[in-house]
Amino acid sequence: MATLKQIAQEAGCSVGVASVVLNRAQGNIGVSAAMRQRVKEAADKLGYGGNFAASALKRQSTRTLGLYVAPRSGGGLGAGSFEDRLLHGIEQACVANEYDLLIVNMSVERDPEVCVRLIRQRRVDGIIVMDPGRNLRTKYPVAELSGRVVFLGAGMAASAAPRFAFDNRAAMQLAVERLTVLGHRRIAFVGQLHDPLADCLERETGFRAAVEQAGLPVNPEWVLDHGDLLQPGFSDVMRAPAESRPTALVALNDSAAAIACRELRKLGLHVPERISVIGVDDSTICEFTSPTLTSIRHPLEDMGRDATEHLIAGLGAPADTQAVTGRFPPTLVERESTGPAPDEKTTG
Amino acid sequence: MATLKQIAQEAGCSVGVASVVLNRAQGNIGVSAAMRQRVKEAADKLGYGGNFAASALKRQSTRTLGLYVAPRSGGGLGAGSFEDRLLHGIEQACVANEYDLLIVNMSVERDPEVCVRLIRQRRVDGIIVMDPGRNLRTKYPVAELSGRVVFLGAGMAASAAPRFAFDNRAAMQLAVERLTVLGHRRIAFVGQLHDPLADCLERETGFRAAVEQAGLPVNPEWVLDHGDLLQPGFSDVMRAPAESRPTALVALNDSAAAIACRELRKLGLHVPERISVIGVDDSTICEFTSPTLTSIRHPLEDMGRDATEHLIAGLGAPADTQAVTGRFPPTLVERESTGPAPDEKTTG
DNA sequence: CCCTTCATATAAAACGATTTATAATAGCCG
DNA sequence: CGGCTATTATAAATCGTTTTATATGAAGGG
Repeated sequence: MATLKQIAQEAGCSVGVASVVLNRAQGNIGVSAAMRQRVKEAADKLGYGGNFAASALKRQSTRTLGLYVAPRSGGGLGAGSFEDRLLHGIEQACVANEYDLLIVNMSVERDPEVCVRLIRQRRVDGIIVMDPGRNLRTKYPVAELSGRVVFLGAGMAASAAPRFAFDNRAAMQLAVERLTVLGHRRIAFVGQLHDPLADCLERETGFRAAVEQAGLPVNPEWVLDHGDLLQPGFSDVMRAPAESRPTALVALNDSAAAIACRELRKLGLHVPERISVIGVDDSTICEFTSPTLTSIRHPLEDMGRDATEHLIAGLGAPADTQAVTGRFPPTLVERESTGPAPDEKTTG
Repeated sequence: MATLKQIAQEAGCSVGVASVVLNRAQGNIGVSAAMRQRVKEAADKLGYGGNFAASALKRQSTRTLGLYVAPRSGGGLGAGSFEDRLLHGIEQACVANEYDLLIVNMSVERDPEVCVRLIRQRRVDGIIVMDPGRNLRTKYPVAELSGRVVFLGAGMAASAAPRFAFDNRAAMQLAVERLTVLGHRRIAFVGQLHDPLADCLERETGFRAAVEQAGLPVNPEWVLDHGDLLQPGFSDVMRAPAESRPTALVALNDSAAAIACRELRKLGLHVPERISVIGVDDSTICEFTSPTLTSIRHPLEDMGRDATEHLIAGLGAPADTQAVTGRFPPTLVERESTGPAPDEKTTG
């Protein structure tokens, strides 16, 4: 492995100038053009790449970001390529800013304490935490990570740290609005009623608000738990006479929506002729269900990118980056699972 | 940030002993118990974590592995959570061996040359390359990475570097055997006929071999391209009279299988009553199609773990790690899309 | 012609941990 | 009690880069 010393020897100069020529892009003041040329040639010839550890030691920064994805709780929510798009945004920002990305945790469960250790060791300059959980304030030693952490897709305010979250309210509004435009008046919801994550709760609240805003009633019996999809609770609701049965269903995520579709089919209720279904996340499975699934898409790439750039920008010195919540408008991706409300007179 | 110097001062000793006490797990010879105690207390008190860069500089190793996932070509193959399980195995091995994992490339397209740069800089000790492509030998500067790289899920031999690949032949044999047990005699295949990746080609070859081994003919018209699923080519085959139509279909992956199911439904051919369908990968979508999808599962966790441990083990010195291909037996995960072959006399 | 000014290049001091060579103390035996 | 080995602690060299203080010229002005 070539070192600066070797380059310097080859180019006939001191290591100092070699360093300046090779690692200070702008304003190579103090070095003659001829010398610069010679150094560059020597570096080329010897295949010099720089020593990461030495550089990091001296400049007190590894230009590396850690990525801590909290262990998914039972895969109930957002399975599949959910995080792919967030990661894409994160990576883009990293590449653009010449930062590296270290996997602290993705699929193996490790104590959040690792984050502190990595910061203490100066292993990473900052950490991106993706955790849909609720007790973020207590789960992560936010104080010790101050100014070096950002929460992404976090459901609940982890004060004293910036957080980039989904706009669940807007998502639900989008879904309900579209359904009302299609003529639906009786809309059901599949959520997570028992011990819900923050996002789940927000989606339920958002759903209720959106339905009421549309001037429609919220039938309490039509707000179901996703665990009930395979239970009599769900089929009872759906086997009611046409005029007292929901004509549309909004699910908190695509898995629930897909399972709902499958169960509805078993009950003989064709989607979307008899009932429309909308999911959330616009995940991979939307394209593979039959019918394909209409879904709400959050701008995950943007969120990932913005969160990362926010983190990097705040690394300099101002450790006061406090709870700046970005808002990112979701969009509706319409596929085959939604259609006009059935005509009340025709269908029984 | 606490340094060894501060610890030493606090404990009343030199940095040397502090280093030995804190960073040499086994055989702390040469340090008295009392001193060890004092150093540990000091470290605890000051929250010492060690300085990664300094340590890496001195010991000439970052204990970090790079992960280069080649840009997926159009998402045709193994979209979704395909890599999740591989990653899980990789992470396990990393944690177990106290290595960190650096994302070199996952969703942003970067030149494979980065790998060399990272090795040159001693940024990482080794690299795991996941690339289903074909020209691995030329695409990656294997020589420069010698002894520091492992190919995972690679389709074609990248000689001079170890490679851990799918056992596609066994996968196809498993699928075909199960179908023959179920009484199927006319089996179709959906592959990638035009410019196939190595795995795709191997699966096709494996399919043909398995069918012939079962003593059945391979109807050339029943070996289809996945692009044809939405074309007349597919529906023509499937609209043939029952006695001259396939009763089973093996697809090179789950996406193709799921799309096939959807199209078959549109043609009025119920799965699995009229035709059985088997995919490969056992990906997330299998659970969300209707009917749920029978699939071949490769032991991705094992492959990821083994590949990573192989890489780590080879890092020491013996740079001669040459083309050791691991073999990992796939398994059949049976769901609703497969069933007994239809009775020829009853069904028209 | 000397003294300042500017442009270049050098030497040396960090950065913080690890390891090796060295010193100091203690224990042991003859 | 002197010389020997163990045992324990210290000091210093090293890893390779970055940066700062310093030296060396050449150019220019009075």
